[in-house]
Amino acid sequence: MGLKKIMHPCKYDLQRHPDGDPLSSFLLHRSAYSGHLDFFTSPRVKLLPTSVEESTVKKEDTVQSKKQKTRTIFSRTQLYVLSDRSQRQKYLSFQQMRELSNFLNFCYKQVKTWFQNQRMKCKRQQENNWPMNSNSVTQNSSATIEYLGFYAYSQGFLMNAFGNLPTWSSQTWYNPHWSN
DNA sequence: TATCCATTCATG
DNA sequence: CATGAATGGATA
Repeated sequence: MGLKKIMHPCKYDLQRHPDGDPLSSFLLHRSAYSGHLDFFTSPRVKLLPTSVEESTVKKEDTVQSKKQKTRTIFSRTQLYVLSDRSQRQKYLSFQQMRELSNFLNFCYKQVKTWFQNQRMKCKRQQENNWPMNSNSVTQNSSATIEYLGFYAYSQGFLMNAFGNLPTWSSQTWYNPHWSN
C-alpha cells in the first residue's frame, strides 16, 4: 500500500564490534601464544593497537541521528580470514558465505559485500597494472590453520571441537538485526 | 536469487 | 584526502 518497502531496522544500526575481535583472542589461545605474537603482521596493517577498542565507541546519541551509514571496522583477524579465503576463492556460494559469516560472527550480507568490494579492489589493481608486488597477507599463519582445523571448514561441518566456547560465542555482541 | 558498478559516506 | 564498508540501480 502506501509503504513501498519497509526499511530494514538493521539498516541504520550502530554496527561496531564491542570487542576488538574475540576471534583473535581465541586464536591466540589456541596457538602457542607466547607473550605477544606479532600475529598478523600484514604489510597493510595500520597502527591501531588500541584503536580497535577505541573504535568501539559508537556515536550513539550524537545529534546526528540521521541515516548514517555505519562503516563496520572488521578486526584484523576477521580481515585475515576473509582475505585468505578470497585469494583462494573469488566467489563463494550461499552456504560457504553463511558458514564464513557464522564463523566470523557477522551476517551473510556483510560477507557478500566484503567479497564484492574485494573483487572490485582487485580488479582495480590489475587494471592499473599494479606491480603486483608483495603478497598482501602473510602466506602462512597459524590462524588459518587453527581456523580451518577448528571448524572443519572444508568438511562443511560447523561444530567446534572443543565444546566450550568462550564468552564471546555469540549473543553478546551479535546483532540479530544484521542476519539478513 | 547474486553480481557488477558507481556512488555514498564513515574513519583514520 | 585515502581507504573501505555499505547502498542502490542495472543486469544476467
